[in-house]
Amino acid sequence: MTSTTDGAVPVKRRRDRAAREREILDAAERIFGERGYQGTSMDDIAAAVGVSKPLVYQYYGSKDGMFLACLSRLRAQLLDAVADAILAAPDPEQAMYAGFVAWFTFLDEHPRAWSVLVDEGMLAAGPAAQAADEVRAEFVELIATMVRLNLPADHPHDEEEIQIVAQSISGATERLAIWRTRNAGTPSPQKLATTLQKLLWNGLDALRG
Amino acid sequence: MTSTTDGAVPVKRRRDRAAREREILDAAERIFGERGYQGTSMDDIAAAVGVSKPLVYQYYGSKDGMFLACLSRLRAQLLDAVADAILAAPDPEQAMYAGFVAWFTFLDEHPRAWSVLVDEGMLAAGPAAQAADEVRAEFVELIATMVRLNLPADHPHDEEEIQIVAQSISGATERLAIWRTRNAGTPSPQKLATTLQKLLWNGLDALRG
DNA sequence: TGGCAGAACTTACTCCCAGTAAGTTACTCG
DNA sequence: CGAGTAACTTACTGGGAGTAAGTTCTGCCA
Repeated sequence: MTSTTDGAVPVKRRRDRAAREREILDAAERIFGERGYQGTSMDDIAAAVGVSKPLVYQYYGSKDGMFLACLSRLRAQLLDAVADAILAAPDPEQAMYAGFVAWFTFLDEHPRAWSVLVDEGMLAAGPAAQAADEVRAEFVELIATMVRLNLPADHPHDEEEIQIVAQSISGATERLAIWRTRNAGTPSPQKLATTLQKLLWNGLDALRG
Repeated sequence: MTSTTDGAVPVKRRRDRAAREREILDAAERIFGERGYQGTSMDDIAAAVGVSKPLVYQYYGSKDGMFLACLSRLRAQLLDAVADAILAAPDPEQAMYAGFVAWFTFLDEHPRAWSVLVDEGMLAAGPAAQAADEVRAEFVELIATMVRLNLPADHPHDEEEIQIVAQSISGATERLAIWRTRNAGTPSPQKLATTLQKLLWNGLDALRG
């Protein structure tokens, strides 16, 4: 079927692996975001790209693997947004506030992203659970770093305590993000950030004792 | 095959609805706890009770419904444990500490329960999501009540702020519970409670301003 | 130019599991 | 006893995850 004169292409062409992987990942992110984890089938994703299911399996291994790849990329973007906001702030107190605002704003502006993050709990079981934890761990580490910055340098840190605090803050912000989207008249990112700030700032003081 | 002299019974007998429902619920709770949501099939549950699958569907409607019923009962037990601890405490500060300790201790002592609670995120989609939120809402309300007790009675409460704080605390404790079980050498309930106490107590002060 | 190695891709399945239609058996009350 | 109803079953459908085995394209070297 190699047409001689017809410039009108053989529409579907083979592409190299990296390009296909990206194409599949983009489609998966969109569809997971629209229909959720349960509502999305691997056939849907394959069809959206115009490719067969086994190819998707070849590249991403399993449905969990596919989802995890989306999650991982979205988390990285979210982490960047928050880290940028923190780094741009003039002092730790404002950095904390800016970080919270960036978090909630990002989720506002990327509704598909939150949808995927909300479904993160879907990976509660299996080996994917551990992988999902590792993806989240970067965030917890960022928070832990922020916390350490607020402790006097000479004071011996209680690492365990710092981990507890970081996990708590991470859990609190995730729950707020979910709560927010499930209720109509929810507070603005600024209001949420202000409240968290008030709640936590003094509390962090107490840890220095 | 109705044997004449054999006292060895027709082992399986019909039971009235309430009894069967309880029996099924108990089995479901156990199996969900052992294998997780994904790893459990409705046939497994039916087989464990020695009953056919449609009966389970007749009583609980769907797999989500079945899971939700387990979740709901476990949450109620957890809520009781925490509420009891809070009520037994002599003052708000100790009540808060006692509540945290009770939370983590309960999850320690009921490994099946945590397993189900961890999988709560599984219900991220569908109508079950809202039902799951409602189950959790009782907890958030308990926390909100605790928070209000710490605000001066004459001061006009910012209800929105209270909700934010309550959601945060609920999210933090859930995340800590999950984190705890996924890591070997985790802190004791007392250590966790102490840290949360230090972190939040001063913060709640700040809300009074 | 031919032909070959390997990568990209497909067809055509299997198996498992949620959910259901339609019927059967046991209990209860007149 | 018989009629009505509640408890329960058999036997199925449909859909989606995952796979075995093959087919076609493409770049490369003689």
